[in-house]
Amino acid sequence: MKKDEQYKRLILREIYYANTLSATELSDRIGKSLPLTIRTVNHLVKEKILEPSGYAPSSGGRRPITYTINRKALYILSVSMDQLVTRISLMDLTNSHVGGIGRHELPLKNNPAALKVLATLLADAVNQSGIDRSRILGIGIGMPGFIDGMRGENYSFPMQDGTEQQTIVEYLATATGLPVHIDNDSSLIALAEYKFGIARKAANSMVVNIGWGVGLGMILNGSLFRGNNGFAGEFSHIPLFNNNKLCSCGKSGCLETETSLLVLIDKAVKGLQDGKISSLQGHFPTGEIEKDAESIMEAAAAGDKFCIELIREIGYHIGRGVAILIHLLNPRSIVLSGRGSLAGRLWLAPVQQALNEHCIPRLATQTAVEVSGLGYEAELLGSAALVMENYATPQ
Amino acid sequence: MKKDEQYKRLILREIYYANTLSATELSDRIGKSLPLTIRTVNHLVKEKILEPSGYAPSSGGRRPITYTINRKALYILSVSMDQLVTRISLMDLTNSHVGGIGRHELPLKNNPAALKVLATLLADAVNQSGIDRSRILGIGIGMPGFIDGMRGENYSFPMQDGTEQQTIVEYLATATGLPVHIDNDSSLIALAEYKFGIARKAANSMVVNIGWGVGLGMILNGSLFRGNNGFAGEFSHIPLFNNNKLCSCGKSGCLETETSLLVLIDKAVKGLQDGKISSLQGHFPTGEIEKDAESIMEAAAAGDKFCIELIREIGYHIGRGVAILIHLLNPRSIVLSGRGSLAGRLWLAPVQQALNEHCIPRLATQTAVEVSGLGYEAELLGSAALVMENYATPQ
DNA sequence: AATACTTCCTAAAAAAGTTAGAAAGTCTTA
DNA sequence: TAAGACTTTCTAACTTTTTTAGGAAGTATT
Repeated sequence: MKKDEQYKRLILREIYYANTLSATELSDRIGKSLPLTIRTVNHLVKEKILEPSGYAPSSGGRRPITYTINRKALYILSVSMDQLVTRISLMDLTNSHVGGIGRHELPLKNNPAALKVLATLLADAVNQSGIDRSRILGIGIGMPGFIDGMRGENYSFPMQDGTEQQTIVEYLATATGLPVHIDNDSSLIALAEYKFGIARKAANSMVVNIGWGVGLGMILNGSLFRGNNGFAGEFSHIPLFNNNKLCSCGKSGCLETETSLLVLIDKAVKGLQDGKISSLQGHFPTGEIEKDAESIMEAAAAGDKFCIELIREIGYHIGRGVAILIHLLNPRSIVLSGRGSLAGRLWLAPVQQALNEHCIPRLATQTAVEVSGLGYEAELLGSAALVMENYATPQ
Repeated sequence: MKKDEQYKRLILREIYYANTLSATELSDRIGKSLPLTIRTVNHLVKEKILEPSGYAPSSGGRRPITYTINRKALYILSVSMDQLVTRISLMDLTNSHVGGIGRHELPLKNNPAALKVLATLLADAVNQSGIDRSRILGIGIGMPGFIDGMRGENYSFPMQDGTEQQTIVEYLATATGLPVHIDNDSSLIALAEYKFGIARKAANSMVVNIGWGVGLGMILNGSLFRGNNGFAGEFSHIPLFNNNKLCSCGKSGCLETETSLLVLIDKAVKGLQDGKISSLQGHFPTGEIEKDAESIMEAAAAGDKFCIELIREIGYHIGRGVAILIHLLNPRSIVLSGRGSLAGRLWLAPVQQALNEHCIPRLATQTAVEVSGLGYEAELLGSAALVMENYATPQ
């Protein structure tokens, strides 16, 4: 790639993350000299990709001109998948959904047709948007499972029948005519929290994705850590309990057997059967896990004692796992994110309690535990950021 | 610092790690252009710091000139401390001990005079070497405890009475007139294994330091990971056991309560008291823990069943901890290093056994478990590398 | 032994970075 | 309120570094 194109991309990425920046700030962040930066910014303004947005307040000298991204110029197709539902949204570079979020039922388990379906969904989304392909930077997809982002494969859910020559990424790229990038859902949530959420600027942060399982995305030394094969963050299967509960991975006692929204629903069902009193009674369970999980978390937030107690139990178990993270990685912050963050700060007390009991005090005091404000939006933001990261990274 | 000085240091560092390199290789590694690299190398040759060492075998073209470091030009003072013993060695830049390794008893626990003693030991070592201070790049010190290398403090063993204004590093620097750098012993062992040992080129590697405790140094994305406050790697205090054994940290069930050379000695003593048969009988325990630990490991290596069984037990427990590391960080390799590596490959089977039982197979197969060949030498090498890292890092 | 093909090294041209100073502002003090 | 001191942004001249093209010194193949 030509160098000036490379610099343009770096500048675009920085403004994408920061919303509005001056030339001096840009020069600092991309590590290039001011004259070169200004020249490139001027090119981008001439191409209508950037636009001046007035003057920043002076810090004691001449006021700098600031720049923002022209939101009609470029777009990213952002995709978030779980085992049942796939969400698709075309986003501009100010993180707005251009035409709403599409929601599609697409089971991944033992579904060799999944990839074909996904490809049509993506192509449709692009076509229906009416936006020219040349103005879409790429497609970013977050999905559960063991993902090798470099190769572009999902080892847990192949989504094909196994006879094909093409990887998931290759298939989708040829089907859509756009660059495609995939990564693990929890990793992308961590990326979103680091770039746009509560972990902004926390160069060492652990993002716990409380959902149908318990995922972990790690920000280490200011970048997403993926491990040697892209498999880092298998938080949910560390052996922590002597509960003899068989886990989906074949072992027993995994963290996941005691902590996930599925466990939350299970516990609620059993508790009600045992005669516990709760505002859930009458309309629970519905059988739709999305609704059921939300009901419990909303009831807890509204003060339902039974539901609060359930969250306490699970939160405490998560905290035991988090204690291990803190010992090993000494992070600046722990962020609770994903679907489960709907229950908000109800998680904090039980998690903190576990840390008090299981962490060396000197370590525990160095780490803040926080709840995401991005919530269910996080993964779509992370998918978009994934595209931008790849767009701006020299090949 | 002037730029050409900076480039010289980068080049010196690369040759220090690789022993001998050609101009092209150097250019690649320091990320500078070939003309600039060659010019700087020529300067270094003129200053007698580098010297040409013949031609490298051609890979299909003109044979490149290779360069090595003149071993009489520059030196590093390398220090390795544990709670009882401090070792000091002046090393040249080919990792040879210039005048042997000095061994000094220096207890760190509740010893506010320790720093003063250390300062004289260091000054003596420099003076007795007869080498001019200007030719010593600096002093690197590995020590146990919570170390903040940036600030230059040891929070576990202050080594002063607490009324001083100067940090450990500041005190030693003024006392010796040389740049001083400190870091955690396990971190430095990891650095040594990564730069000179079996983990060479393994950009994601976990180095377990089996000694009087169980330390962990982590190489992540090709560099030593220290966490947000320099406290990362507190492997020994993750809660893994329901054994009700009180740990020095105040909690119970820590990994350290079941795995360390101290535990090994304890178990041997108890086993012999219970009438177990072993070649240790008669000359064990001596009360000197260094000797006792060595006796057990040597007996095991010589085939003593009782000692092998002890190592199996402890190795299995270490393996349970390592399983957690693998789940979280998906490393390329696990290296068993430190004092305990004297028992060599006897560790491998029990550790691997624990991994088979506690790891998801897909993850376990991605990680190799290996024993260090550096052994007790590792920490001194790491201390030297610490100096070189700081020497070549732009301020 | 001659030709094709690599790779290392060097010299000239192009690109990027540095530096000094002008422009445009803020803040303090008389 | 006005003048002067001080900051910071931005620009133009100069310096450093990188890139490119080509010559030198090898290896492998025919």
